[in-house]
Amino acid sequence: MQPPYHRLEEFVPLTGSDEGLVRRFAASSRKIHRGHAIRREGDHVGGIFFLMEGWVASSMMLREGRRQIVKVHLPGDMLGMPSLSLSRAGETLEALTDVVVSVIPCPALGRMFIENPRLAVGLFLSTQKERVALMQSLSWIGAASALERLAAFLLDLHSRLNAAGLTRADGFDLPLTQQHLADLLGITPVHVNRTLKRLDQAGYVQRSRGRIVIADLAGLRAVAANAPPRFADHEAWTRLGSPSGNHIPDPRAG
Amino acid sequence: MQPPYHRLEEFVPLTGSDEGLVRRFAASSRKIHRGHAIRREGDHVGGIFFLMEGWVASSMMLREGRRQIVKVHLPGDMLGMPSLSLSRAGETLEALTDVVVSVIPCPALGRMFIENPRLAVGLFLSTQKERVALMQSLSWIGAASALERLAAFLLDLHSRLNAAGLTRADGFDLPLTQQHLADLLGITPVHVNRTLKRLDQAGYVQRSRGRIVIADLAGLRAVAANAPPRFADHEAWTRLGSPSGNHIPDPRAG
DNA sequence: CGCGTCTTTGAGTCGCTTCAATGTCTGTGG
DNA sequence: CCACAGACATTGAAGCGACTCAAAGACGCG
Repeated sequence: MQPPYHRLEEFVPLTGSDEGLVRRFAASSRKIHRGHAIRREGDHVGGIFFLMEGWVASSMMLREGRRQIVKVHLPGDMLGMPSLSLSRAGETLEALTDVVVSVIPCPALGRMFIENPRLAVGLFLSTQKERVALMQSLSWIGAASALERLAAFLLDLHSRLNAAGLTRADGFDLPLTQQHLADLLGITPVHVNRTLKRLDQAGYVQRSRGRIVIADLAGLRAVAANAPPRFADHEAWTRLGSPSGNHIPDPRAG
Repeated sequence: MQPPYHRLEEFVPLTGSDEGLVRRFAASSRKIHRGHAIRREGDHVGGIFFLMEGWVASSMMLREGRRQIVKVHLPGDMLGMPSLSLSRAGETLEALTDVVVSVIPCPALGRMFIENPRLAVGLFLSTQKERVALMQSLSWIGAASALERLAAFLLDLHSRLNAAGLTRADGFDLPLTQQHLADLLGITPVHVNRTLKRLDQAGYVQRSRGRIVIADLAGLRAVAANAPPRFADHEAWTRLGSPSGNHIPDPRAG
């Protein structure tokens, strides 16, 4: 199966040699079973992870029991990057399904900044996009009701799954328990259940054993009532002066 | 006055020529008066800003009226970076006091990735640190009470002001209205007031016309009950293989 | 079939919101 | 020097959304 590179080239065009570089990391891939941790808060930071298959939740613990899921990662995402700025990992990466990740060690990252500025810029912009996503989450959780948050999450998930080519018939399998959703949305599991029920009974979604079907996309958007940000794609890269990197010509120029 | 470079060299040692580069941007500085916007949601993204003096709030609008303040910036911070990944600015940058910012245009950023990988790595790690801060905020707002959030914010502010050398006698001027605090913490202005009153009457802080004094640091920490993350400083840089950039020797090696 | 995990539902409570009014400060002009 | 306006802070009372506690139902797995 073709590894999910759509996130890598969303801001920067990939050359053949770029792909070769990335493919080398894919060789060092690790499998982790559902429910297990890829890395825990406080663990040593040896690198970052590229998610090849499966879903991952990255979360932070608060006092006793309370935890906040910060992001649900899909195939193609880079995991554990924020912890690069910490002396010990600040987030727990939990496999929500069986997953395959490839490891990118720290020194390889450092080398990339010198040898391949193009990819470095891509990674940099990708991180900024993640920051925007975090700011969005913060806004929802800070200023929206439980119904709005849940609707917004389902919509976000749906669009990201589409981008990765992982939806079938406007529906998708949701491998999160209601406890997970609660930790993600900042509400209790009980209230997740009631809120899901409301969305279901109002005809916006249909649920059947872990599978979600968006029955009324426009209606759901009206509930969430937030315009998703428009990303810049390669436009951002050209805005930065298209730093081509190690003298490889821009493949888009020809 | 010495420009606040402490955030620039927190992860990467600055060489003399680095400082020269940065100082050139300082020349193109702009003054903005309190209450005015540096950049609005939807504006053209021409670059990023380096905050020389004053406080800035970056916020996102939700539906009519509701807004979420995502971060309060202090001197030394870089502003508006997330919007690099968007075709139009996704955040509003509002001056909370009279401020001075210098502009770093997009092409200059792109050039830096080629000509000065060292600074690029520093900026990259700095962005990861901001991401961790965002994840922290998300956790507080999602899983903590109003009292805990407020305590955590005041503590965070206090420690960042200390790092910038901007506190006097364990106190600081807080140029935020209670409306600002409300938009930041995700509660109503009315409840901000009641919560501040509780912190005051319990002896944790003292308030007097916009000035905050931390009266009981340990007590306030116990209320917030969150361990701040330990950042990696130059450790992260060495972990990445210390990419020195354009053949300038590592000043820390000698 | 039986066990554990997850989901669903009900009833009572609490934190925060909403609405509304009063109090306080600051700057401005007469 | 005082009167006034506007913005901000403070306080009260009532209501609602989400929480807590608790129990029963459904599913998946050995």
